[in-house]
Amino acid sequence: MFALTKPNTGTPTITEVALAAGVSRATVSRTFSRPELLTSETIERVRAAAAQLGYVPNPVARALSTGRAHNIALIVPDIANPFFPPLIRAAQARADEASYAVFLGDSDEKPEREDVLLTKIAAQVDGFILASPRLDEHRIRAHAARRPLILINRDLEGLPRALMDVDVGITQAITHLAELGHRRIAYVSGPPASWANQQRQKAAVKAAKRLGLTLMGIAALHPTYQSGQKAATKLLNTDITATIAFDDLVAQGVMAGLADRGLQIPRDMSVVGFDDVLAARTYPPLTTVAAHCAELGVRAVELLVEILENGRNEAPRIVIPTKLVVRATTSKPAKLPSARRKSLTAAS
Amino acid sequence: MFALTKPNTGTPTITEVALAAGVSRATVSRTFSRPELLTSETIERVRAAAAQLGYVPNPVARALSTGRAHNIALIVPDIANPFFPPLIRAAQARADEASYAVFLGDSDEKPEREDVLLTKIAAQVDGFILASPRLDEHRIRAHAARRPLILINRDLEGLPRALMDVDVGITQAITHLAELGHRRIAYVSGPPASWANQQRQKAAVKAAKRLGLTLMGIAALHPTYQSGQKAATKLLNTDITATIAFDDLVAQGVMAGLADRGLQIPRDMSVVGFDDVLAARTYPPLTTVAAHCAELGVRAVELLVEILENGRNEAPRIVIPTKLVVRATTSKPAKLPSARRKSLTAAS
DNA sequence: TTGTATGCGTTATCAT
DNA sequence: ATGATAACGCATACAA
Repeated sequence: MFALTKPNTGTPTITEVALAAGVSRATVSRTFSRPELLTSETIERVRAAAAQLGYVPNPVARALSTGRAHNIALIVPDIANPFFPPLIRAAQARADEASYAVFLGDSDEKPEREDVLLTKIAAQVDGFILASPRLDEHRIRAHAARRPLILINRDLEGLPRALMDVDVGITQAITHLAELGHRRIAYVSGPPASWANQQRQKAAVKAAKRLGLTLMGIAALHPTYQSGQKAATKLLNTDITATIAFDDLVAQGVMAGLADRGLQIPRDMSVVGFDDVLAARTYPPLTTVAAHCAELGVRAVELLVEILENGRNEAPRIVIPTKLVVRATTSKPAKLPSARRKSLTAAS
Repeated sequence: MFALTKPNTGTPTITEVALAAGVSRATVSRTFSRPELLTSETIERVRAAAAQLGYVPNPVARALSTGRAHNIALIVPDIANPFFPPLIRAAQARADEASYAVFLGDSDEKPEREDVLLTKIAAQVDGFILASPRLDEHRIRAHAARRPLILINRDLEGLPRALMDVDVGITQAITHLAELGHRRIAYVSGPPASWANQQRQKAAVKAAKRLGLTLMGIAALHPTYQSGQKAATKLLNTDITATIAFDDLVAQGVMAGLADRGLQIPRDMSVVGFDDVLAARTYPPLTTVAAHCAELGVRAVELLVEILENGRNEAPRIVIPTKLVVRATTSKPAKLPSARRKSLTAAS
């Protein structure tokens, strides 16, 4: 008996199955990759032997041989931002259905780290899904040149992408507010460099203009609860009666900031969020523009898989509509907003 | 000139670098894996050639050769449960520092899917981190027998694990309530089969007993907002004055359910959450037991990396203490809780 | 339909 | 300190 060159890890290989089934290694390989080339008889025999030994094709060896790892990478700026978990979850589930495992990368809102992550993971995946609001366009294109890459919420010509159609929802929201009688509205913005923010702001401006409303912009640099709280203070000494926030998180912060000053929502200020990721769980439940982020993730995966399996070479641009969901944070404006608010802030 | 057997993918390989640098492939390999064996001179020359060509060692080939993929898997029951995003985020960041890429698996709260995921990813990772409250113990052990596996919030003898020490925090919470004057408390439980829930319930019972308080159990089968809302109705016709919920999400649901019936928090009912994942963002801000879930993730990764790199063979049991964070949902109980509450529910 | 032989890109063993 | 060469486990072109 001769010593093995490398200590066997315990995982059975194709060779042992071949031996057990009395066929060649190629036949075992075909049983799992191209069974249509084989007799159902031999397939069965090999399958049996494999099951017996607990054999499973080694994806690493397979990847080296074929150049396809059957993995995909999903890169997001911040897992903890409530917008992403539903997206990640849905994307992961869809990838799983298509037999792809997913690498998760959190770029930590630092675009340069995305770069590192991407190149490091690149060799192990067949393609990327990138939700990066701010990474340099030419860097993205450089990555896309190496592997198929799907963009989420970023509209770069020539690259396949899944986008939210912000327009519909924002227009509905502003129309809703206008119908309630609001004339002066604030948009509490997110990160200025973010595509999503630009879209939302643009849509809000357009809709407000068309309806003859005044729209005031308030900056909340980071899309966080704290930013929303801070932004709330800027709303205080104005005659604004309704606020649209960059996202639900910011809206939640605005609500808290307002409540801290003794304002009641929606009596003293109507608030509209965006995304519908935590809107149903705020109190009062937040009126918001639903973004269907789960579907965004699913479609991105489908796009990628389609490209990988059928080698499509176009750059589809999938647009998923948004939709206003009216809950309990919007109502008619109070009669004398400015007077009331001044007394309140004086008291605080 | 001869045709290449396979169309070159464009990624330079070790051979081309060797050629360019005028050394053997082995030397190139050593430059990136064991540079201490080489002259700084040759290292430099190889590095230059590699940079020139844009060469990066192929992790797949490396994995096949060494049997180590430098990947880890992180399996959670539900990415969208707010407990996990901070944990995932922190774990990913820590793994990244140690040069490990992470596969993310969402078992969708269905233990049998965890199994599929695990075996499918197994060959591509050096180890697992498993946050699975309900997967069969012997299945877990079977997986652990193949690869290093770290458990999160699950206390299985002989396996390395990172746990929350629920006791401290729960005891603090109940003591806090007792000091405020509460005598009758409810524990709104999570999934009965979940280790975390069992720990929390047990700790609550123990602490209540010691302080001579009455503790009533109310079941919220799923750890969701909706379950909390439903559970709130069961609190209505009781003389309970304070509630501890399985987690923040359930607590948030309880708060909403109570508020819907016109109860004010904390005046009419004190509420305590668990995890501190969204407690700071509720309104009013939720008193909760902070679980430091980010640290849980970090420590799990460190445990795994330690085992992978230094081949430790023990099964450390890391315990991370919890701590009460008092915010605004707890106060002294009202004088006549039962009477007031009856009139309110009658009105609703 | 099945077997043989070779390559995928790297590391590891054994020389030199 | 460096080079030649055999694995690693699988897929595939070519033969039969």
